[in-house]
Amino acid sequence: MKQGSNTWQGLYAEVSNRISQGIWKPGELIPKEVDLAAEFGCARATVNRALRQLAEEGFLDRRRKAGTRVALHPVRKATLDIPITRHEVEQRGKTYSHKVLSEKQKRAPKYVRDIMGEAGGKPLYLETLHLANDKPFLFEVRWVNTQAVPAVLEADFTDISANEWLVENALLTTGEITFSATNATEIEADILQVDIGEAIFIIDRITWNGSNAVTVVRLAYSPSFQMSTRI
Amino acid sequence: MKQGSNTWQGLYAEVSNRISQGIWKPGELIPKEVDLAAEFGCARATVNRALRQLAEEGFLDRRRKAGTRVALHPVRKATLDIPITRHEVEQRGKTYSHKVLSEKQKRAPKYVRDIMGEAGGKPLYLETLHLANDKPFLFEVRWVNTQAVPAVLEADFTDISANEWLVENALLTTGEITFSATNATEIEADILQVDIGEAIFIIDRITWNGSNAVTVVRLAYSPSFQMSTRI
DNA sequence: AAATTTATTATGTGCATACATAATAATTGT
DNA sequence: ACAATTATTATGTATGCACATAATAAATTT
Repeated sequence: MKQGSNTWQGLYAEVSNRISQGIWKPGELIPKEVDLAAEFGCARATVNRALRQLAEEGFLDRRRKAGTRVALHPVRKATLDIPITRHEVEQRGKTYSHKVLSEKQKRAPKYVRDIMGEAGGKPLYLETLHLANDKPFLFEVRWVNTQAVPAVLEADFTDISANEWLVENALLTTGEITFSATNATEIEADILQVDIGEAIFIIDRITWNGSNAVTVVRLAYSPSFQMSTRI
Repeated sequence: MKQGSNTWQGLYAEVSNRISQGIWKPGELIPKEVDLAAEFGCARATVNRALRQLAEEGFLDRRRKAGTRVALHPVRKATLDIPITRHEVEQRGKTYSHKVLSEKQKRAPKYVRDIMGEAGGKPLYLETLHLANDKPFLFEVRWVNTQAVPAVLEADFTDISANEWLVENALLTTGEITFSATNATEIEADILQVDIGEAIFIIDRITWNGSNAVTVVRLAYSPSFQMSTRI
């Protein structure tokens, strides 16, 4: 990759520098694509590629006719990878295992019905404990829409966790993730083997396939868990 | 946007559908760009644009010569917006204000020196309480490298918080963010007006400009805080 | 058989050109 | 003056072509 010359990466780097060195200041209008193309001796398409990338990452604001300017309030975008739990554990160099604590088809509580709709019928309720080196790592409480994924009723989650099974079989598309902190309830404390009241990192997740809510899940991480990313 | 026909968005949608409907299954090789271009009656560049986007979002795995296949373990990528705190509060429809609780230049503790290096000299230490509708929202503890950002010593943070000032004046570039949960210490409980031990959502953030650590900050959110995103 | 070299191939990128689109500026009509 | 219409303009996207690059497969040598 010869990013020194007139590649889009080269231009990307150059523009980044001009921003980070304050040559182009927040809010300032930068030259238009045609001019930059002339300055760098490349095609406008190449300039476009570089500037589009920077805009996507929140460093530039671009608007037709109005031109391109350095973002005034660069909304930092943190991209978090949400891997399947087994990978998450293995990536930390630990041995993964899991135990199904509960698995039954039953009527969902209201907050789940509100999401899945009554049509969801009797969803599958699953409690899974994920372990890292045989120590509790994550307690997962999950509801699966049996209407949307009938095959889930035949599945066996002793070898492959529901988490992993769904990723591979349910053709997930969109979703909503919420991060929060909560104090461990008595049940959670018991399962995760921590004291009642300890601060627990929570991820709530709803996954949709088209307009069907496929699964609603709540992940309670063992204390000391942290989620990291570079921006 | 006529995405019905041969635009890259149209192709993007079509490929998305084929994946989400299971026509193309996880791990499966999809037709090569030239063939898709022929099928959809568009240029290869257009196909490339669509597939690149899908790959960026984790739905496809692409490798030269090997071709393009549906991601086996679609690493879901959640993109979190990290706005400045004032916007975060205002977006929730509340009135923002802040109070500087402490501001002095002093020797940093080891964990901060390890990040900034001894060269950082005496950094500026700042404690700020951010309020939403006059109620504690976020307690911010910040170290600013005065070597990297000398102007910070002249700044007045009564009107504009350090958070906001730095975004606009320090030309931030890269950073590292860590999310975790912790029990409120006595000090935090006192400042956030919550009970000791309540679960608190924590964001630790280190920001670099080139190879200089500009600022190290710890954000302790008021309980009930949650961070949400769509994927 | 194993290791090295060479061909092949699908994606990655660049270029010149053309037209589309959205936002602004200028013009016109009332 | 004000509203509605009509240019103008910078970015957005599509096309056809060419060549670069990385990964694989095939051929060759040791």
